[in-house]
Amino acid sequence: MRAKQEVGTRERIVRATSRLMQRHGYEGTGLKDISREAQATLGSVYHFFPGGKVELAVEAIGHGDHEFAGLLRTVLEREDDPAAAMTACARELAAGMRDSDWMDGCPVTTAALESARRFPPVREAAERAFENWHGIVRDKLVRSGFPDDVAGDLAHTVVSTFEGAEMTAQIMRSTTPLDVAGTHLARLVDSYR
Amino acid sequence: MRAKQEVGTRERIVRATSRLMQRHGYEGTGLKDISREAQATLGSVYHFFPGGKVELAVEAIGHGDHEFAGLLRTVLEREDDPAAAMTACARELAAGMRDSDWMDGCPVTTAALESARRFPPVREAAERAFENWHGIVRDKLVRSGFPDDVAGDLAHTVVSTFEGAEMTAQIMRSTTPLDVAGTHLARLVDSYR
DNA sequence: GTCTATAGTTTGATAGAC
DNA sequence: GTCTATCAAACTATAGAC
Repeated sequence: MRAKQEVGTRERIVRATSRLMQRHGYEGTGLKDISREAQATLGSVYHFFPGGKVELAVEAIGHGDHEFAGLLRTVLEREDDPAAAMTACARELAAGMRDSDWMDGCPVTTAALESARRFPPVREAAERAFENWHGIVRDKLVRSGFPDDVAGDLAHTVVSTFEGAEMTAQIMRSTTPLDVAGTHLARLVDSYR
Repeated sequence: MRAKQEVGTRERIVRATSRLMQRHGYEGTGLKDISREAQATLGSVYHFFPGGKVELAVEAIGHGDHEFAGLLRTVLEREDDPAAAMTACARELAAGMRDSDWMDGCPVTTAALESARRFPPVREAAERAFENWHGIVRDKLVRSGFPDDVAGDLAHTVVSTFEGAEMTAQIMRSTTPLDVAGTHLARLVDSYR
């Protein structure tokens, strides 16, 4: 049985890229920073990612996508009531935000926003992430009995609002935007019952 | 009477910085890009902004703050009904987004997110912007008859949701997130009447 | 697969003539 | 106030030994 901490070089590089770009964005993250943080040499980085920084960013965004999707799924399935699930999600995001001392916001947007124009593959990776999260929320609402179109629209606003509230919380260094967003999303969902 | 297009060098530099950082972020915007876009020399840039890039970013975020606040105020005062004002805002943001071919999102967040940690003055400038926008929305709701605490909370979610929806729209290259957000915010506001 | 060395460019910032 | 020239450092990317 293998210790689960033991991860390969490639995986360490992806994780380091994801975390660094989450905090400093695409342009603010250097390949040397990545290789140092991942405890790998620059040669190894280019060995695994011959496409260079863009390829790395795409992979890192995919990693952030998966990470956030996991959190979303866990919390949504823990709460049976969809409105309660909204406040639970907000509470979870607020905790992560505060615990990292407002360092770790959305693992996708910080890097994606600034490079969406210049590097189309990066934007496309971010788009896949948003679609993934939207689908997870929509499915939860459909399983809770909402009609497909209502669930789809609500899921859009849920994702947008959590994204915006997390960003606002990060800038303001306060969980208030997330707390309030959770309450309001629960109320909005309830209003369609 | 002076032609209104005629702006001084300092103002041209601020505007160029704001636009470029809106699109490419803080690290993605070079001082040479700025001086070229502003049709000013590098010497002039440092003449007006001896504090260098950080001072420029703070000024540019203040400019974006003022710009977005103006749009917000205009649209909110045009619509008497607060719920209708929400959908009108969303429509306005969606139009700006589509017309720029998804280049120009929020003039503050793209630059602020990636540099909030490294350069505290940049984060503080972004915080002032968010507080300013929050106050504008809250005042509109208070004038519409909502109690102070309800209006304050709603204003938080309105700002968060518009921010998140604009970001999502930019990544997805679709106005749907903004359209849906407008509808839902109107419904949420109405639910407190 | 890992490592070092380095090429070639660009970056933020400064100096000093005009 | 404007301009050119330039510095030192950092960047992405590559080459080639092991």
